[in-house]
Amino acid sequence: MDKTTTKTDPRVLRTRQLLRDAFVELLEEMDIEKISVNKLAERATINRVTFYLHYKDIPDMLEKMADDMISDIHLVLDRSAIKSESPEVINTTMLVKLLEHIADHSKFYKVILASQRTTIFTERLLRMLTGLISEGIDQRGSHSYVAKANIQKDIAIWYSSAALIGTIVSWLRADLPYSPVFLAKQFLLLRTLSEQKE
Amino acid sequence: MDKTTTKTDPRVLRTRQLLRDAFVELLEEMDIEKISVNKLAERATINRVTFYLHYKDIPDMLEKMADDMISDIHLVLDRSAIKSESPEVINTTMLVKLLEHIADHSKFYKVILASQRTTIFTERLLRMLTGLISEGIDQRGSHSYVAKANIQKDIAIWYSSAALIGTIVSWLRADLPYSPVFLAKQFLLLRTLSEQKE
DNA sequence: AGACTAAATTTACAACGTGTCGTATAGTGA
DNA sequence: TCACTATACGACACGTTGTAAATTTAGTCT
Repeated sequence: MDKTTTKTDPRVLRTRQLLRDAFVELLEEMDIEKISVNKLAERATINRVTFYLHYKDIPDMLEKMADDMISDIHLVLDRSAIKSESPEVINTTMLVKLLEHIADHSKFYKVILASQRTTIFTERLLRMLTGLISEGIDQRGSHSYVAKANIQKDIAIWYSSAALIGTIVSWLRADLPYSPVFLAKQFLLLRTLSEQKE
Repeated sequence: MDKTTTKTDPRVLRTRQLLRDAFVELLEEMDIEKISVNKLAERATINRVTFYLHYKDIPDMLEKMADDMISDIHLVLDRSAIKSESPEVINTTMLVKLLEHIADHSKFYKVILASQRTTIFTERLLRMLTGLISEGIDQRGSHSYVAKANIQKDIAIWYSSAALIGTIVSWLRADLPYSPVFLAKQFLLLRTLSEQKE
């Protein structure tokens, strides 16, 4: 009768869902540090004390939400990763699946990934660098040269992953002006260029 | 007599410096959302009320600190950008100056740029992607191919700037394992590869 | 169905953080 | 020296936090 499936009380699922939805709503309306357990509970139409039955505090709730996010993404990705195709096909498939998943839940991801503080500092630097890089590209035009790469592996990894996630955040902030498939293709163009290793 | 220079009361400079130092200290010890005006004032050895004479609240203080950070960086960069050399030389010079500046104030930058919440989500995603990319590089080995690039300019900008700042954050978190000059060279190798434009 | 169990509510409390008062003190600049 | 102003101090009303009961409500199991 009882499989390994639903052991969890529907009430806790309901409460957590209400809390998460309320959190996303509030994060759309105000900065994160203005969100109190009070407001959260009120918006979620649950009692404030109930919050503490589920989470230690708001940072703890974020932690759990992040865990769930990663779990969800793994669910989306892992299935397709099993069949052994060529690395390029796998990468493309996974990337497309990731971007489509994000696009499908763009309200959540936009508000969660793009929310402020202390992203301010990173944010500011990013804005400045965006300007400089933009100028650089304008000046250089299409005269870029392809160098013989001699690049540290860890640096390449830092570089690629930061580029990937940062681009996704910009894509979300711009309200998804490109399709997941198109963006994935662009990524692979950019990424294969940078993936030389020592 | 009075030039355009120091018009500001040394007391306010002192107070603000105390506050900023205290903030960096506290951010080393605890998460940002645990930093209260109380603790800040106590650590800065100023009266709590004095804080409100300078800043509206803690987010406002962060805002101002970010402004100052950008100003400082502009001071470091702009001088060298004036003389009209080739784009490559300018880029290299500026990048090295930027990285050296960050390395010189690495305690500040590390604590400010690398501090948590709600970076958690971005953080988690980044960690996951780092793993995936790392695997990808391992599998592919040195068989990367250089594609004829046909890449949207805005995507390339998103990509490059996110990569740049993300790499700097990783570099800081790893406690500066490479010299600024070396890292700058690696950047330029990676960056010129990605700067194809449509 | 009814008994058992777990979650959510309600009320209350003490501790702390916030933002803003006057007013007193002490450092600054001419 | 003197006017000016930043800082210190004590105090206030108010919201938030985290916890502890006792109680009600809803789900589970047979």
